[in-house]
Amino acid sequence: MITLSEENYLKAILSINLETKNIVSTNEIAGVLDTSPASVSEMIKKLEEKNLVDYEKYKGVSLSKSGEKLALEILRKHRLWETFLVNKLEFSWSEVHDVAEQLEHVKSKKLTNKLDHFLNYPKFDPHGEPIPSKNGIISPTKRVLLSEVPIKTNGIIMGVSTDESEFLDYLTQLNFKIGSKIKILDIILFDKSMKIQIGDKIEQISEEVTNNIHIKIIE
Amino acid sequence: MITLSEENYLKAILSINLETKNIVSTNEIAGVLDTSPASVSEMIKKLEEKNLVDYEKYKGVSLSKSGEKLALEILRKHRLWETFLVNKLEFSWSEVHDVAEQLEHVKSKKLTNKLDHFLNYPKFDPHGEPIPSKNGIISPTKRVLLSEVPIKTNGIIMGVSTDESEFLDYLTQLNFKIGSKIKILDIILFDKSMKIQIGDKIEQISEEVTNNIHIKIIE
DNA sequence: AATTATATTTAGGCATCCCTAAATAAATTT
DNA sequence: AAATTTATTTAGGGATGCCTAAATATAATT
Repeated sequence: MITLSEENYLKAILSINLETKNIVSTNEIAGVLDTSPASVSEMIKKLEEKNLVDYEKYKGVSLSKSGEKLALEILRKHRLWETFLVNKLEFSWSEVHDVAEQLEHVKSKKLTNKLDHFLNYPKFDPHGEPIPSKNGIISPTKRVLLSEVPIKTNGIIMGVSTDESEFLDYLTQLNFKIGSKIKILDIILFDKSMKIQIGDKIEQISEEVTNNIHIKIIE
Repeated sequence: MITLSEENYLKAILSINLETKNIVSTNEIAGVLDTSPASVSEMIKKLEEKNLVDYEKYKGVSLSKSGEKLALEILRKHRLWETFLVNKLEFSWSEVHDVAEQLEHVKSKKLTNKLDHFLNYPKFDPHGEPIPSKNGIISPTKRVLLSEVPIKTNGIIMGVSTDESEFLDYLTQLNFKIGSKIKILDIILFDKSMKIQIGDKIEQISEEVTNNIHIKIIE
């Protein structure tokens, strides 16, 4: 049986993996989990005994096959719960993390898969992060800032980089949602504001806004 | 902060309270939690220090005001989650308990209340047990076995006392659900089988069945 | 009332997961 | 390359929550 603490270590290693490289240092893990490097050393040894990580003293840690599988399951649950909280319970984006952090540790494959079905098999969570599939496949989306793409780009809104409520309210007003398809019709050279097609509407938005919206380029 | 173990102890005491009397013995708690009486003694002392229980050595334990409040919150969460699993995720009655046992420990008042709203403020869980309100009020429903009520009784199906899948399947076939309104039209003296009106239909069911269905008498 | 049986508590130990301080290895400067 | 700084591990200890065995209190029997 895997403990709650062990799950958090695996998750931490995976998240460092996804951000940067494959081999992770004790210090980095301690940083993510807000614990001491000594505690990390200790725990890593336990995880190695359980064959969840590969480890060489003083060299660093990486997830084993089965460790990665477990970590992806936890990440999957986290992101499915976040989606549930936002889409079904009407939580706002900024409120969901702490609750999802608890829900992700509930152990029941059936629950995870039924939740996935109930949510209609979402590919992305409310922050635009990809949700690992049942088989642990995670689509490595290349997200870019809306402000960085050229004219005529087609894209899907994937997330935002601020939780300021004025900003989120403005997006709601514009009907900009995760998954919304948009097209850049024009970019004004003077102030880098953009003319965006969303649904049937055309909106003009400033660089301050485009700077905080992440999109996935399609086609 | 209250730990997971402490929550389970409070819940166990409450559940014994609801079944029987107010003062609970160490042995009973050990029985419910499947742990040793020695461990219970130890834990009770911790709970007393936190003013969650009243306790006199060798005499027994009872919940304090704040202990009862907490226990009711946990019970509320447990039953709301069970309702969610059955009504929204299409779990069957017999599958929900273990999962709800985990979900009940997720700490977020907002989550509990939003879930309550999402489920449309249910009064009873899928087993027909009352769900404590936000303020900790739990309606003490007097449930009786269907087999024990007289002819012409009107009632609402509140739950069952077995999880055998053949039985549950049969109920599904009869369209007997939690909350279904039924009327006892006739009782056959010979074998105590009953003629029951449910919706527009009339069904004949044996004593083996009526013995496992709990109803709330109405009117 | 004295004995026996049962319930409860105390004592001593174990596993988990955290900590700080000290020791050691690796990386960086000089 | 030697010295210094930084990263990592080991050592020793604390809190939680469990255990078994022994001691003690309460309840039941005779």
